[in-house]
Amino acid sequence: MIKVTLKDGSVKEYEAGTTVMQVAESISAGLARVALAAEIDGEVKELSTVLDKDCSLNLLTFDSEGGKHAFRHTASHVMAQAVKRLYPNAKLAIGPAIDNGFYYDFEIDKTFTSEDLEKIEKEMEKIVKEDLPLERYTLPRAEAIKFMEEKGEPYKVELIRDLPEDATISFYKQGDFTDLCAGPHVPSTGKIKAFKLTQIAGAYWRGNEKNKMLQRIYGTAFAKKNELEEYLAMIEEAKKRDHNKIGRELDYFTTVDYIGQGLPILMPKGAKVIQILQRFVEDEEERRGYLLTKTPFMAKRELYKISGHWDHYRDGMFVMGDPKSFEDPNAEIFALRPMTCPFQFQVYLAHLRSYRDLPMRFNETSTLFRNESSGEMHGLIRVRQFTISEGHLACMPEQLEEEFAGCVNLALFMLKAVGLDGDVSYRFSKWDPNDKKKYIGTEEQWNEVQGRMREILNDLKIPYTEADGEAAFYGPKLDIQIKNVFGKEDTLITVQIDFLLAEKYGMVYVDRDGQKKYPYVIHRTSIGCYERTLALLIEKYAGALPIWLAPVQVKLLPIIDKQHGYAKKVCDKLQSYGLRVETDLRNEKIGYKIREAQMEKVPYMLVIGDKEMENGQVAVRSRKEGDLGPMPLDKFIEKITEEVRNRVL
RNA sequence: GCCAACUUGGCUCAGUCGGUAGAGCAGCGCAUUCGUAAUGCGCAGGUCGCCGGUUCGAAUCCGGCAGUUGGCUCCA
Repeated sequence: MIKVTLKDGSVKEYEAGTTVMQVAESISAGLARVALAAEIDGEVKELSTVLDKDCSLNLLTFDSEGGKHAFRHTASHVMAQAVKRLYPNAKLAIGPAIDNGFYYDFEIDKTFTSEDLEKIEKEMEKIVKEDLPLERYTLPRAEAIKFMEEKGEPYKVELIRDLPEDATISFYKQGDFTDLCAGPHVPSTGKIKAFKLTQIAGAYWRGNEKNKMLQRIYGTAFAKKNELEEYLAMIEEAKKRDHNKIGRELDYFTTVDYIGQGLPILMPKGAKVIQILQRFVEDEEERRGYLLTKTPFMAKRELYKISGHWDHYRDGMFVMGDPKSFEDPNAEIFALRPMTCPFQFQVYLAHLRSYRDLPMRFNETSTLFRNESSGEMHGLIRVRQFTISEGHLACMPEQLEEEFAGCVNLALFMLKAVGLDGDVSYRFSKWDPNDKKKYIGTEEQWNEVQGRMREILNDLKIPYTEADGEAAFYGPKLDIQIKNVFGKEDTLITVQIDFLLAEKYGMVYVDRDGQKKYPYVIHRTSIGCYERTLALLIEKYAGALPIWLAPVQVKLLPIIDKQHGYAKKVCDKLQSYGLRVETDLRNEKIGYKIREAQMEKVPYMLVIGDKEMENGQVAVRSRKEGDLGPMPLDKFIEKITEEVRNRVL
């Protein structure tokens, strides 16, 4: 007999050799029906797993991450089986479960179309109906390779060859289809009742652009039909908030073909929001001891050579002049700046610094130029010219923690002010010890500074995840990540510790002992790039920006032209309080004016008719709450200025 | 850069088998002076993204380029 400890802590005894499924059945038929996989001593396994020793057991349904994962992973096998039935010469690559679904990569000489997806879905439905059991078995390495060679699956052969010598090589068979796979899977294809293939995309084999591009089919799957429908509806809703669509509709920005890709035009409304944010950021930074700088937008290549940027990132820079002269060491070559660091370092270098000067904090509203590849541009999120709330701090080792914490706190303050604090995640971006060429500095240096950064992050109690290979070439980063409406993640804010560039640029301070020493440099942004931040704010609020950021805060709507004089007085008074006001003097009905103001997402509409004119009132309509009725103008001013002051979201 | 889809008046979109472009909204004019999400009538507006090819004839078919979108790769 073996002892099985269940999730609720209860311990049950079973014969050795009992399967997980039998345990589930012994608990309840209902549980056995919805169980998809099981966590055995912390490892996710399938329900057919035989229990032969004491263990802890947690049965997983679709509501758990492990359950979802097994379910969607099985859905990807069902899709691959359908593709193989319809297109036998398709070669299988990989097909994992991902965040909201699954994909499978194929090599095939035809191009998949949306009609093909429908056909594949139909075939998948058949496979689900056939309710094929998934059977796991293992093969020794040589046999596994032979098996996949005979099947004509070169990608699978490559995957097996790359497995460690002692790896267990497992296969899953469902009817006429067998795939190399570590599992786990749900018991049979009949479980996958609600699924949808969502898109076709190209993807490089093993994520390397030097490899062949395969065709990837994305899909999603749910335990219930209505959950799938809800999910698809949610995706559609999210797309309606796409900043690229409403940002243009609401006149925040536009693009012009002959200006070029990744070079958006900020319209008056977009420019206004960015101006408000910039002033807010610069004022707050000044309060926190930052010194504002303004440095040139371009420099001779020598400046970038010192840092290593010229060698690391020349392809991504806009270098001016004849490319043939770039290799001529005597030519004078200028390049637009892709980052601010070496420019702002010159401010530090202008004087010999003492330990008494440190920490020094420099900020700059800095416009940068990066020659992003053509496929990378996206609305305002990824562009070729952007303006970042940039800053660099120089400090002594014993000041590092406090200064880093200060930067993080400033970033969190900004996020809270714009209401994005609940939408971000934190990533501790480290170097890739297996790809040292990409970085400068030694392994010892990296280990030391990453160790310090981890301590600081832990002290700050930031819930971060760690990522190898995401560091800057000169140091580790805390990246504050955010997802756009398509679920794609981007870095909004970053705080980086740099222990290498000070030395390259000869930045020193004279310490108490009279010795010249290199300071730590923190590269940081407080609210990120204004264009990107604006984009995410538009998506977060579906265009209805918080009142303190709204480009137009109040719209005055006189009912007939008799009230235009009073409207002008109201407008002047509101503007004298620093409020952003527009007046709609057109000869249109009030319902029409309200509809337009509402669609423009103006926070407050003030309807002005005879009654208001006579009583010194305004009839207030909120974009959120609708008609609030008339109130004295002074009372409205009190209300709105307080909301602006408190940055009500 | 790679894979794919898309590009028709300011915007959203129609446009069958290739026969020479149509609607709604916006704009302009006139009438209407109106109380919380669209007043009526009229007018104007397009070498169908650009370049080339096939054809008697191209928005429609083919090729190239540009831009937009999703994905991959990249992101100092």
